[in-house]
Amino acid sequence: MTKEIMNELGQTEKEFLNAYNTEKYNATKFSVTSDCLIFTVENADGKEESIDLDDKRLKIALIQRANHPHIDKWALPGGFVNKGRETSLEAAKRELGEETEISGIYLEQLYTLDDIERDQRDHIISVSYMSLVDKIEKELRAGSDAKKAEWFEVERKVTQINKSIIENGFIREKFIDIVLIKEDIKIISKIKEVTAVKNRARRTKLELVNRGGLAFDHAIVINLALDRIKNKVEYTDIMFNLLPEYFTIAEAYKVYQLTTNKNDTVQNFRKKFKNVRKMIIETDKTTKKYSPRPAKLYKLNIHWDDHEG
Amino acid sequence: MTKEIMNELGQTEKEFLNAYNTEKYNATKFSVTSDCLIFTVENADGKEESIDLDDKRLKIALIQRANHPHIDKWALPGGFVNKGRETSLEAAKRELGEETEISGIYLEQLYTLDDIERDQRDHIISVSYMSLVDKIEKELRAGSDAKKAEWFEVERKVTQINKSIIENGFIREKFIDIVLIKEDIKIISKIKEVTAVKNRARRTKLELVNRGGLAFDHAIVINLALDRIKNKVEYTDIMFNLLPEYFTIAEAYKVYQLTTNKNDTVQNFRKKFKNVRKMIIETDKTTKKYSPRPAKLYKLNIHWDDHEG
DNA sequence: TCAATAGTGTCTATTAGACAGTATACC
DNA sequence: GGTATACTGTCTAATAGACACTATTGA
Repeated sequence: MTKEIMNELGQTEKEFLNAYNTEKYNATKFSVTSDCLIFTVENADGKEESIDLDDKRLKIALIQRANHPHIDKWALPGGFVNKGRETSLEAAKRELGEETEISGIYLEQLYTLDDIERDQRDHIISVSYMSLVDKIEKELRAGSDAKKAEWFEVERKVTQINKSIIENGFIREKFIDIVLIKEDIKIISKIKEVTAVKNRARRTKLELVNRGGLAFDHAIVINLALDRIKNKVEYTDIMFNLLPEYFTIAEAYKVYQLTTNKNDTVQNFRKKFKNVRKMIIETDKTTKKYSPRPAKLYKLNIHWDDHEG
Repeated sequence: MTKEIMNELGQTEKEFLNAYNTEKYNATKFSVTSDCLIFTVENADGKEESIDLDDKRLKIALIQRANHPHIDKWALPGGFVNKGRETSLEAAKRELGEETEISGIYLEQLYTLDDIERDQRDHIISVSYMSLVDKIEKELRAGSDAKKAEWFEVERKVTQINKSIIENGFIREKFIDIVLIKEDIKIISKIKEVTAVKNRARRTKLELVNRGGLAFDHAIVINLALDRIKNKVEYTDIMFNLLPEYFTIAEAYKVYQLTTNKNDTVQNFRKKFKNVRKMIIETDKTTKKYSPRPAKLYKLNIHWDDHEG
């Protein structure tokens, strides 16, 4: 074991740890928050009634901040991580439990934001998690630090692309609007994606241009989440976290469209996900919700990627 | 603006920020480190001479720790992030500059590790960055906290897969060895990937089983990096960061093999990357290094994904 | 019968993968 | 000539994408 090895001060590991004073480095220590990007798909009006799939929207949960900074602005639900007592993932789960009624939903780490000026109080780090839930388990509650909690339609619009050629490369600026809508509230947060390519080096940076009604740098991480969802929908089964256990092909295709913004046909979608990838399987249930002819209800085939080992 | 909105204590934003005492929360604050996973491809013996592509290896830079904890063990180069003065990305660049001779290399955020027990000193968070460099710019230097810095061959071996069926799902355990070799030093770090699938919920967790000669939980993040490289090599141009500016098809194919572990043919590789994706373009240079017949040297076509906007 | 959506089949173009065959150098 | 690696072309199977066609119900 390493126990008997001495460091340059002649300390054993035990002596070193006893002498290690966690308070000593306080001026250099960070507060860490865990922020949740909770996505769902539901009707634009949030009600169950509509039988028109065109009413479906991709939505994200936001809370209205009850305190400074960015008081009254909308923000991702989240909170400080309790040092020594939980991980940021556990904090995210705790926050999810506080904001919503959930259990066993999809959750993955997304990105860590740590710009020096991102929070006016201090240099505070945010570890963000992305979560996908279906409508059964999505009652939102405002936590103690929030005035309200609401589902916002989320959409991304590229408003401008500038490309300038430089020696052995180019610089491309992509201006993106993150648009968030809940009834009469419309938030537009503007960000810029700068890709600089020179020789073999390619570097991409996301900058906040105008945060609009959205707190902190949350638009940046929403943009990252939309990218990641788009990618993962193509080669994993995450989209089925946005659907109920039993769903029609048309419903699944709508979620596919909302997350990828692709415009294929429902027939080809059926072939790809059912026949080729065998990602969904028929059940003996049907629904007449959308048409006179009953539509089969399908469910996720959890063994679809068994060949992966 | 929000300046005039009062919080529940009747404070304006300015009053709130003046009263915000960063010291007050010290017991709850984290030290944050930035750790670098620097990958390259070079000959097994680290020398330039060999003309046999089978001598090429994927390697990662490790330093030997000079202090507790994990003194004498090998670890990812990294260090504490200076609060208020730099981001973790800037800290990573600083560390890269300290450990190696680099400039303008590929660098992306990988993952944030924050298990409570991951560091014996305190609950310390690690934000890790993945970097790919080619051999021109890879002289390693040991930093102040390191006894040595070396390139280790890195390889991943799946040693066992257990799958047990549960109601409406299954649990799969995958035991993975992260093998690191530098001449007579051979480090084997054992981790376990547990995938639990029940109904629609799929959850994957990585656990350290036996860290071997590798410090902290660095095996976890090396495993994540190998996965991400493998994925990104398929649909981005990151692999060309592991190659010199001018390269032969055979060299590029070798890097493709080392990063993906796929066994296609060099002919099909040529067709895919040159003819179909147009990711590489011919130059007028040639080399006779590997064969009597001169091989054309190619370079990355930086405009290959122009249709993406 | 029609209307409306569900579902199947077919055609084409592209790509992946296997592999035969040709080319260009040095000996 | 032989040898070694570079490069081209061809065949097949799988997939993506467009879209015509059939099926099943209620009105």
